[in-house]
Formats: sequence, structure tokens, C-alpha cells
Amino acid sequence: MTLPLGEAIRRAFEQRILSGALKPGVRLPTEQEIMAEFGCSRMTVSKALTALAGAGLIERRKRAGTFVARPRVHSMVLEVPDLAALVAARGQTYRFRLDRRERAVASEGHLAGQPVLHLTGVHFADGTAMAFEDRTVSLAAVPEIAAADLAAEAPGTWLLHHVPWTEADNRITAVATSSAEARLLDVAEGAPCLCVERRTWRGDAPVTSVRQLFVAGSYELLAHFGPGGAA
Amino acid sequence: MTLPLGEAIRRAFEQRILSGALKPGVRLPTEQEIMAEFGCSRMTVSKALTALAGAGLIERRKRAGTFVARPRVHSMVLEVPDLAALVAARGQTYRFRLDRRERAVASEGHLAGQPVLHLTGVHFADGTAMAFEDRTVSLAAVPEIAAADLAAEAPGTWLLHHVPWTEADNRITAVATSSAEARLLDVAEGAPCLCVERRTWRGDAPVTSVRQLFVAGSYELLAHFGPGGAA
DNA sequence: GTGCGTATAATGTCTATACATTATAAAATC
DNA sequence: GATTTTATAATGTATAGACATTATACGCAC
Repeated sequence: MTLPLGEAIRRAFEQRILSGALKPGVRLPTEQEIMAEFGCSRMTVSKALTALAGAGLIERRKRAGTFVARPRVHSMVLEVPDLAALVAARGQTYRFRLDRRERAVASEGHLAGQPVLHLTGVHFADGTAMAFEDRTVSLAAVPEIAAADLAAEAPGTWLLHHVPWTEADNRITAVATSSAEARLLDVAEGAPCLCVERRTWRGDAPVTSVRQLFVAGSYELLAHFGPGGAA
Repeated sequence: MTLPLGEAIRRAFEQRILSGALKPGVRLPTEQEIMAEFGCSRMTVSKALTALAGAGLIERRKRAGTFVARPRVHSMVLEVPDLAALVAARGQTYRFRLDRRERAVASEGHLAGQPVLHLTGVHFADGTAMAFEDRTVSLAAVPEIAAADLAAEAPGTWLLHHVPWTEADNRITAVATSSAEARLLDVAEGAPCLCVERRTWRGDAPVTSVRQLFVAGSYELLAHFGPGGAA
């Protein structure tokens, strides 16, 4: 397990920072000095420091040097799985029931003024209602969806497989179910639900906006922060 | 705005992948071929591909080549702000009321068996209860907290300022308030709350675990996916 | 055919060097 | 003294090459 030199340098400084040996705001050695300490070339040092900067542990300033970053807000990586895949992974049977499908012109939101397909339906896991979904898809951005069989494949899954997006934002809240929603999800009115509202774009063009209501207990969002981010 | 060459290469392939020109599973050109296409050295290509691999867009396999990653789960960047800073940013007055503070030995969870400080309290925005917090802090990992004035600074804020962590995971759910929680938050029993459970580590050492209950409507989590990821 | 070794093509890491960029510090000017 | 200019020290990007590593593919023996 001979660690690559660059990785060794990265870890060495990570260690020094996390142990408190190097405190926030303190300037760390110049790349030249680190080269000398580890007996390697500057590129190797630079790569290690670039990785640490990417992880938010240090801040690099030209001419001034490299400094231990002050602890800021942490950004976590939120996993947003495809519902069909998630349910299948739990060993349950997934089904989506499409309740409504109609063309319209969006009157509000980021799709306002565009011809859209308006879809509502319910996600089931082993026959139990798990989530209610209200989705609007731009027919300008995704004309192919007009011909899609959305009874066979849920709109979210279909979109995932057919339309890559470049940008998305999510709003995650807790809400109480309305009476209509409670009926669809087979829970008591006012029962707590996790609400995810997502809007997506492909470049500048809005693609879809969706509001998903998850029955409490049937679903949880997981987010992670860690070395490399992808770990 | 002359883009650095490596960044130009990164964007070019990001574009080709997101636009669908390069589909999941497809092999992209070898580093040699990309060198030729952009007229640059292999290190530059490699750096660009390493960045894309870090973002999860591609997968690199020795001997085999580089492939467009299959769209697994979408990874969004979740902002986890400090509550005190968040409330202040909304122009409201923040206060934390510490209700309980006691030493114990954790009996469960990732801190099990360790001496810990057990803390509960309520976050207020302009005098209105916003969130209930139940936190356990490892005294082994953070001995300094024994001497901290947690009435002046909420535990989360104190930890953010004093103890960097390297790893964290979060579980986000919706729950109904218990009667005790409802009383503390001044809401009806069973009212929906956004529940965030977070565990953090410094290296291998567990640092803290916390359960925060946010009154519905008082708080929302925001996550974003966009070009660059680090942008 | 089946299994095993070996060649090989691709990525992974590193070096030594060069020049670009830029924020700071020092010097020159007003 | 205040302002502007210039020098400089640090990071930022890139090159061209070298060798390491490793999964695949091919060929050979059985």
C-alpha cells in the first residue's frame, strides 16, 4: 500500500489541519517549501493543494500564499434516486398510476406561457401508495413525451432516461396533506409528508417542474459529505 | 475571457455528455486522441478528465478507456447553512435556548460507548420557536466543549467554528411531532416537521450526532445541480 | 474448448521546466 | 504625505517526457 506521493501530501496537510496543528487563517508553507519537505516536484504539490482547495479545507491566493480556510457552510451531496430503481432496490414492486394527463399552457412558474403536458399520478411500492406527484413538462423542450407511454414508465423515469438536464434546483419541506392528497395517498388528512419541489433546465430552456409528496416513513433523503465527495 | 485550455476541454466533454451527443456507456476518445483534437499535452487532458470523473460524469478504467457514466442517481449539492447565520440573513433575531446539558455515556448510535455531552434546546427566530434540537457530542473528540458557553452560542454554531469535520451523513425525513416536541415548538401535536438527522466524523473519530426538527413552513432545504458543481 | 501466462494498450503518477497571472510590497513620482 | 508606478513573490496553467499500474485480449499449452 505505497501511497502515491501527491495523495500522501494531501493527507499530511489534511491531517495537520484537522488535528488543529494548522489553524484557520494560518498560512501554510509555500509550494517551494513543500517541494523541499517532501522531495518532489511542484506539480505534485500543486495537485495535492488543488484537491484540498476543492474540498474547501484551504484557500489559495496568488502572491499571498495558501491559507487554512475558515470553516464555512458545508455543502453536502444529496442523492436523488429514481423512484422506480429505489423501490426495486428495496425488493418491492414498483407501480405508477397516471391519474391525469392533459395539454395546457402553463400559467405560472418557470414554464409560464409555454405549451406543457400536465401530469398527476401516484407512486406505489408493493401496492401501497408512497408518493403523489404533480408534474409539468415543457412540450417545447421535450416534444417526444407527447408520444411516450407514461403508463408503462413513470414520467420521472421516462425523463431520466430520455432527457438529460444541465441544471436543477430543489426545495425540500415538510407539509401537511390536504384532504384530496390524503385520499390519494390513503393517509389521514393533515398527515406529515416530505415535499420535494424540483425545477429542471436544459441549458436555458426549462424542462420540467415537479412537486412530489412522500408519505412520512416511506421515504428519506440522504446526503453525504466526505473526502472526495464521491466516496 | 480566454478560457484555460484544460477547462475548455472539461466543458467540451461536459457539453457533449449533457447534450446527449455522448450517451451513457459510450467510450470516449483515448487521452491520446483528445490530445490530438485539442492540440495539447496529455497532462492537460488528464486533468480535465479527472475533474469530470470527480463530478461523476465519466468513469475511467485502466486499459479499457474512459466511459460516460450511466445516470445513476443524480447528485445535487445541498446547502447546510448555520442556523444562526440563516436567521440573521433573513433579518430576524436569532436565539437558542439550552434546555438540557448533561454528561453521559452514549448507549447507541455511532457514538455508542463514548463519554458524551448530551444537549437539547430550541432555536428561535424573532422569538418564535423554529426548531428543536437534540444533540450528542463526543467528549473524546471535542474535550473543549466541556468549557464552552453554549448559552451564548448554539452548539451547532460553536462546533462549526471550533471543530472541522471530514465526513458527515444526513437523513432527511418528515415526521409528526410528539406531544413533548409539540409543546416545546408551540405547535399542535402531530404537526408536520422536517427532520434532519446528521452524524459527523473527524477522520475515523465520531464527533457529533444531532436530530433537528423544523416546524413546517419555518425552514426549507435547498439543493442545486448545475454546471461545474463547484461553481 | 478451457485454463493460464504474457503482451499490450490504456490510464495513473511524477519530473523538470517554462511562462502567465496577480496581489502585494517597495519605489518613484507628484 | 498621497498617489501612481514598478518589481516581485507567490499561485495558475501548460509542456514533453518517463515510468508505473492494471485490466483486457491474445496465444499457447493442456
